[in-house]
Amino acid sequence: MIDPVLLRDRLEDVWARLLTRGAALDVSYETLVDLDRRRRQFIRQVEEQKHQQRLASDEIAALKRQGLDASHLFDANRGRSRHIKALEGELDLIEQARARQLLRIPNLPHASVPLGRTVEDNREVRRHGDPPALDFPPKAHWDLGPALGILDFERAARMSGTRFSVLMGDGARLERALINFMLDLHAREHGYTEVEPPFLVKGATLEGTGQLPKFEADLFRIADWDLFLVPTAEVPLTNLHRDEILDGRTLPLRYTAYTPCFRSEAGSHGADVRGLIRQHQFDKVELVKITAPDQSYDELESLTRDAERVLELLGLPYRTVLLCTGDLGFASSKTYDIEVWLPSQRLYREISSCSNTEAFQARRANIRFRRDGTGKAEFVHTLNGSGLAVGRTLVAVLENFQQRDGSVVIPDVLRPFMGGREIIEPPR
RNA sequence: GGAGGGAUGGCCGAGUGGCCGAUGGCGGCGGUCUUGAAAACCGCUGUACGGGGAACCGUACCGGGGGUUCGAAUCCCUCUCCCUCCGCCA
Repeated sequence: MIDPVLLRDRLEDVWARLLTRGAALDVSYETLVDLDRRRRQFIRQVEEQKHQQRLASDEIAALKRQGLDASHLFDANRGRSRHIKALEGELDLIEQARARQLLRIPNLPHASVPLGRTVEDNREVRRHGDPPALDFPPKAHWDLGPALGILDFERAARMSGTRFSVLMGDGARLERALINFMLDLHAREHGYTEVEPPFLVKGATLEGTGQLPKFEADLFRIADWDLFLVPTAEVPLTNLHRDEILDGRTLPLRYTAYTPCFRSEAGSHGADVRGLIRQHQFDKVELVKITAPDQSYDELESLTRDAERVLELLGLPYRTVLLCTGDLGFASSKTYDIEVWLPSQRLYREISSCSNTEAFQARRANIRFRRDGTGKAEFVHTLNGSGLAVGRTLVAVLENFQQRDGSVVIPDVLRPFMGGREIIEPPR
């Protein structure tokens, strides 16, 4: 949520910056101005009436203490109570409308974010590693995997429908190896605390990170419960400190977690229908940081580097892209996407998205801190990034390390997690 | 799923209808004393919203919501969470 005070005092500036995102805002400028005006008007009325009511009550109490009759004052105050109740009813409607609007306004892009409308306007900031020089036509993972007997889409579809998959044998083990490799790297070398959070969370939790109320259609909801399957570990990790006031001396907090992620992929019909790229369920290792405002952009750089390091150690070629205003996610002020090379598609494909949401999520989830443990409580900044999307990493490993005979060389750093194995070969 | 107990300020803990935003203690801040520190003593010590240039004033907040009442931390209903016991269960 954007700072409501900023929204009121500098609405024109804020609005102009929001429009650089390109997407149509489902909130109108005039409505916001009107709601704010009426809200203040009603607050003034209610408070004035309550003040009068309190004066009358004090008078009654004073008379009673003297043993005098005060019943002649009852009627006036009873009428006042009814009036207050009516005013409060109206004020409540206004407050609700205002809250609905505020929750649907996206975050403000940071000044360093390039202006633009589409992916074409994103800015490549670095590139690492060269695409492998294969002397044969590379196969797509959806051919490689099933041929190796480690990936099965047909059986998954029979059980669960489209956009699900089964990993078997070395495939399942490779997925687990990737998860353990990433978690160990971030927890032991990059200073993140490993967390295993709930995979189901309440609606209010998703509101804290910005998935609700606007993007309910992207989520899986548990029937008859106010519970949703997590679309990313960003949600439980960021909400870990919901409604807390943290000691500033403990910041930044760094968390990493492996979770399965569940997304309905509503509105993506026809996109990436084959393979592991876009599934209803996928594994991800997530990175989340909670920082003081003045350090959050430095922490975004290092978080992005932490995610890139996974690809470097695996030996996978990638590039890092700074998203333009038009490509920015709802909650983000600034985002780097990391894209891994996929030989079969001859292009770089998103494998991580690292964002600074500044105080946008902190305000929604009410996460604050006190500098030096004292003074006034301020909102923290929250950051998140994939470190990495495991399914897509598996795809990149299969495709980049495939050989002419359809076997796949296991990257060095994964071998300890694969019982020393060096290669995955097709069954004879 | 059933029965019972609980939720009060940064923390602990009083308060069962009216000078209660809430006694007291701890912690924190300032001061006296001291070469310095501790102890002791004194004072201060929440947040949000509204009004105002400001000093300041007002309103709300005792887990959430609703109700009773002229008036609710206090009475009633309801929800959430925590604890104890029973049942079930990996």
